[in-house]
Amino acid sequence: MRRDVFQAIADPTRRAILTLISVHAMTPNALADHFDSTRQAVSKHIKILVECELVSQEYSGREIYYHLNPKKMKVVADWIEPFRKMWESRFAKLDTLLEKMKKK
Amino acid sequence: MRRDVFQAIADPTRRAILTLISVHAMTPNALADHFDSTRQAVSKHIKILVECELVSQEYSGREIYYHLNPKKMKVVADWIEPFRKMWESRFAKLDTLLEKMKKK
DNA sequence: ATTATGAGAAACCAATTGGTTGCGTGTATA
DNA sequence: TATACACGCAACCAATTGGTTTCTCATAAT
Repeated sequence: MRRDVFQAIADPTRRAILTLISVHAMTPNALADHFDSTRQAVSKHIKILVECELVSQEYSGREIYYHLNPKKMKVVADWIEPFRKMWESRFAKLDTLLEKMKKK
Repeated sequence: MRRDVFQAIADPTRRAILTLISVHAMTPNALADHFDSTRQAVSKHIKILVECELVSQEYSGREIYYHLNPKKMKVVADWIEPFRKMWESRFAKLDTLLEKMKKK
């Protein structure tokens, strides 16, 4: 069972779930309305998101509201950070080059 | 064939490949030395990375050097951005709360 | 010219994934 | 109290994944 954040956000349905609950917490049934698949399929996705702590649950009677834990996304952001520095420095280099060309 | 960047970086071996070639371009054989699996397995990972444009190839005789295209990682960075705003604003709220507590 | 080497392609395999249906349980509602 | 509903869980299934071995084709070295 590889339940890390990278694997969790690899699936487009799970990314859509995260976006939906980022607006406000939702129940599995409410979420399932937004997809073509069954509630059970959606619940399986939610389970993965909960296991890697991208999502937390709040019980309310027989309903369960799933909340987003945006902080957990930092794991991905931190991994990307060095690469961001690369693409930004390459842009800076291009910028310097263009500057030099102007002067000539 | 779902070859998007999210799916590409979901695999730990592929993430390691990206980190390795971020230092300098490498051939499949050189890359395979860093893993327990065969060159063919590594080549399959590279293929996926090339298909989603995270990696580009440079031919040199019978060798192929694989280069990182860090810019492509922006797709992920852009998707995370709204979530970053959320976790940062939550931190700001906590900060305000702590400030209020101090004053009392 | 012959041999060795680097690499992609194909065939194959076990494990994982994303989906389904059916079931049990706890909580509302009539 | 009886019925309806919201869920999670388990069993099952087809497709995909990550890996292997074998083969072929270029390019380099002898």
